[in-house]
Amino acid sequence: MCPRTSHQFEDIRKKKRHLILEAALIVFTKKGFHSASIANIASEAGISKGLIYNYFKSKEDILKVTLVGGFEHIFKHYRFDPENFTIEQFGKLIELTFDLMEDDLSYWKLYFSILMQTDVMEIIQEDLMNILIPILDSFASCLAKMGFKKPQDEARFFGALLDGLSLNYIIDPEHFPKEYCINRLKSIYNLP
Amino acid sequence: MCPRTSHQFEDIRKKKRHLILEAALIVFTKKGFHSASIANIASEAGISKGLIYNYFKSKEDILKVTLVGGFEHIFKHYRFDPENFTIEQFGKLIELTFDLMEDDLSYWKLYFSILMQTDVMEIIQEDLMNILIPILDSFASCLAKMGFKKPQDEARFFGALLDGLSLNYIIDPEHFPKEYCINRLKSIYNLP
Amino acid sequence: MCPRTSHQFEDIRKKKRHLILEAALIVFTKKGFHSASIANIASEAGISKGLIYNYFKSKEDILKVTLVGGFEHIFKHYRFDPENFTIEQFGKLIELTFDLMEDDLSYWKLYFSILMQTDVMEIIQEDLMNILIPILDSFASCLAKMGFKKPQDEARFFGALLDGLSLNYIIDPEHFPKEYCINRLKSIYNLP
Amino acid sequence: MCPRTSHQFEDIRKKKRHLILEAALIVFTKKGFHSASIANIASEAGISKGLIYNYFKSKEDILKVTLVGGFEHIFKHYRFDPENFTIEQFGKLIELTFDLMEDDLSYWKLYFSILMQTDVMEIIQEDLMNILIPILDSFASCLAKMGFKKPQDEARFFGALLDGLSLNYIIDPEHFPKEYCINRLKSIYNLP
DNA sequence: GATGAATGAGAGTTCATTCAT
DNA sequence: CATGAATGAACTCTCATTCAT
Repeated sequence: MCPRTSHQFEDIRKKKRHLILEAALIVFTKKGFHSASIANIASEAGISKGLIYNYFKSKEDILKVTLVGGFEHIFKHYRFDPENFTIEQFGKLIELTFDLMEDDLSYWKLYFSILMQTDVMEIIQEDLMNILIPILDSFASCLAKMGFKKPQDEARFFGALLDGLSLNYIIDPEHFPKEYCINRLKSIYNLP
Repeated sequence: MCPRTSHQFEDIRKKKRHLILEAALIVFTKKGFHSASIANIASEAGISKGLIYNYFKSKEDILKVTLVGGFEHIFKHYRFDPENFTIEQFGKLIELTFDLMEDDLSYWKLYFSILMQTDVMEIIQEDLMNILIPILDSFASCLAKMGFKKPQDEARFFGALLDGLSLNYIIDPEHFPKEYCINRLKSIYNLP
Repeated sequence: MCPRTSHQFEDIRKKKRHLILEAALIVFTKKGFHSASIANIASEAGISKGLIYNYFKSKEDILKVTLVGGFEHIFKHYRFDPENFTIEQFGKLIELTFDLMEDDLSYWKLYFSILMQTDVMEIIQEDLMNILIPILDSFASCLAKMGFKKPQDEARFFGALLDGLSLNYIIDPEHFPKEYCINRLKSIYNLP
Repeated sequence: MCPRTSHQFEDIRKKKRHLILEAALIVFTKKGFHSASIANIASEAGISKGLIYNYFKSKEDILKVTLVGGFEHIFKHYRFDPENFTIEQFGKLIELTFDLMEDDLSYWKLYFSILMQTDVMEIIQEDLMNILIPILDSFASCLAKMGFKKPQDEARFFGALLDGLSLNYIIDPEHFPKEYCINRLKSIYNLP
């Protein structure tokens, strides 16, 4: 008889939006961006195709929100203060990377699958770079303190190593020599 | 005009099949799997759409054959003889990796773009593993000679590093500090 | 908050209905019938989509009511009294036609765009004819006074001229030689 | 057993293309551009939706071809030689207009329905103008010979009159005083 | 073996309409 | 009376696949 209050509507929207994003993550991860259809996502979320467009303006939009939101969630752990940088923090960071992957394996699968689809990369490149650049910068300034002559290059190098290890871990977590790799990486940077 | 007195049909078939695969590789690497159409491949090969189905049973079938063939082409350079192993060869291998990527950038993009799609991977995983395992093995025995205590683990570690560097290079070849990374990687393994 | 003690519901209904029609006219003339959405109309009226269906049974229904109302609005200027007919009035009428078009260009575009769609026309034809026939009649009796032997035919002829000029003016108002055509038309009928 | 000859294919394409255009004309005329769907056209032509895109690249394309082709067909009768222009030709032209309409009533209905849909006009305006401008020009130069001070404006005026008469004739051919209007128009231009 | 016209399923997207609240 | 989330059918368009020739 009465209209819903605007608070009720907000609540519905927030929950439904989250539901769709979760479904999208699952489907994108399983099928990749192009093979995943809006129908797949809708069916995974248990709603109609049409409703998705009440919450997102396009398939690309869903991808962006999924990825950028996830990136932010993941990478906020990585930003650390260059002022008070210690060797210990560096070691922690390497361990943290693998911990994160253990917690959110499917997220990471998606991110890597996206990274490797060049056309998809084009869609999110800008948003992604806005997140990554400050991290690489804070990274670089730490590496400068550690004595590296070209901290920017070293930051990219280190990032690439982490990517490679992560990727291999994700593809086959059971057989990957995680402990060995963590220690090996630490030894390269003379970490305890 | 039409029904020709038939001899050497087999030969014609083999050549046509090869022609199609070459065309498919070009188109797949240029456009990616999903955006490449059978019409594109047919036109690149200079034949009709219909004829393709005389040689392959589906678009996926073409992809599988293309991918596995490509893997073989690329990875045959990586298997080297542990008997006659030298430090120089190891250094060469690192350079070779980046050279290969430079030569066949779009190749690699294709492979990476396919690699992480769960469903596609399932299709080619077995074929892929048959190629990769001997490489990792030949690798491990080299590393054993270099004095590594756990050569199998070190082989996976090194492979992961190469993956990470490759991936980052492919994503953004222009800005990637390629020379720096090659030298840095060499220095880690004490290579000249 | 919700169920209000009810009085003068009728009054509210009438005002709301009018509000919706005004919004619909604005949106229809701006976007055309097919490109205008119920959401657009609702938003223009500052109400919810759902509420519109409390007052009209469909989008077509809104269009019909809008169109017929608009015709009445526009054509009421055209009926003039044969008793007190003067040559001046005739001249005024020609000028009035172009003035109306200038004032309500988007109105006219809408009407013309709808007019020739067979199925839509069938819906409003009767209503339209009820408005047009008396106009043609009042017209004819004026023309009879001016000495035309077949005033009914001349009325249709004159109406057709006005239609043609209007149509061409609406299609391309900037380049249409409006003043020339007004004077030319007047000269045909020997008007000052 | 043998592939069709390219002549056979050409023949099929020409016929099918024509079939689709005829169907499109019918459907566009009945429903208007926006309300007409590709499915409608396909079903009218007795073919699948998909096939239409084998012959036309979009719905807009179909519209353009339908209209421009029709315009060319119709208007080629109108171009006459300004060098050898005679009063008789002018009179013929008026009669010709009505004859053409009698022959191809449904064509004309479409053209007028299109002319009145402003958004559709935007699609074809350029193509249409390319056809109309030379006609109006050849017209204007005739009118100049007849002594009109502003032949360009007079050409547009005369064109508008023809439009208006045509439009009224098309809407209701049975009751329209065709003969009266032809003679009336001739008398305006002092034609025999 | 070879052709390309033809199909049909499905893609992303829009939107009039319904309905629980 | 009023809301907007939700549906579902329809939209334009694409394309892997089939098939008569």
